[in-house]
Amino acid sequence: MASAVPDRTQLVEQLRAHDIIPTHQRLVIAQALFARRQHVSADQLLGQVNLTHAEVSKATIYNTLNLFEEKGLVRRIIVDPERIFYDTFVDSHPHLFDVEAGELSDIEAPDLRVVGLPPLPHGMRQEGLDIVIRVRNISASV
Amino acid sequence: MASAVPDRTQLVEQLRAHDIIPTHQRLVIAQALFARRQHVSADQLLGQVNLTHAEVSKATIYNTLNLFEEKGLVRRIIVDPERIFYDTFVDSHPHLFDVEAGELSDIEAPDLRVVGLPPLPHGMRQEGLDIVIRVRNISASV
DNA sequence: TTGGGTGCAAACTATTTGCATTCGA
DNA sequence: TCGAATGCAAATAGTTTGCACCCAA
Repeated sequence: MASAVPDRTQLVEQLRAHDIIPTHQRLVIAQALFARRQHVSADQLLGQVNLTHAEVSKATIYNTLNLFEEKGLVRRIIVDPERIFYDTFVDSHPHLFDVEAGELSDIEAPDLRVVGLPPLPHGMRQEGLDIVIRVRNISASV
Repeated sequence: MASAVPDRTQLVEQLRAHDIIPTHQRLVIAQALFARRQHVSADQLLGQVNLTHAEVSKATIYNTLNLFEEKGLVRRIIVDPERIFYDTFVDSHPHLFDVEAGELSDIEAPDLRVVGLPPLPHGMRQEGLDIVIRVRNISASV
């Protein structure tokens, strides 16, 4: 069950399984993105991808993240007005957002339940349920 | 208990109570903002304020909303990557976000409870708990 | 050969900021 | 009078887009 870092072949399969043509750049991006379970912004991912030498342009990062999101490979998390985070774990789960550091992380809550939500208005389909705890370091400046 | 539209005198008091010097522009903004319980973006509010004739500049809208937020008069809601919403009702409560229309609204859920959240990491203070249901109109384009 | 994919730069949008002007106590 | 508030325009940052080029089927 330990999800090891996927190799190139697995990534190719994964992209194909989601109707995405596996190009070189997309594989490089996927490799950095799915190296571990993480929450990254486009800019952070760009840095990870081009760590050693520039291989992918900024526009392609954005295009690819949008494509991956559309195809269900990653999930957008909107918590910071300055940037969009992409979560490599797409199942719905609660998040912790450090407003000071601008860092997003998971909350381990296997037994989480939300009780008392009314039914959706007619004609509406639920796309997601976001639960975010905003925190601040106590020792941090006021 | 019915919260009527506050008049100018009440608004002056309210601003003063929050350590805000009541200037003309701030009162005009507060008047539009607190005319009803609502969720507005800076741009929408600018439109409401300057409905009849331009009285307040865009920069002042932003400055004032930031000030109001700092002083606890309104609450920022981050759900849309394109804009920040300001909620005139500052108590924590769940929201419904129509991703298609970009509209934010309240969810009536007086008995809402979230069960199973683990304790916060050490040194962290909770700033807020955001619960947002993202919905899409079924009849809307796929 | 040909339709995507990619890269670059320019465009765009929401928001912030610097600075000169004006207002209000 | 004097500090704070305002307005304008420029700056900023994240994201998107137009278009020429390139590659793989």
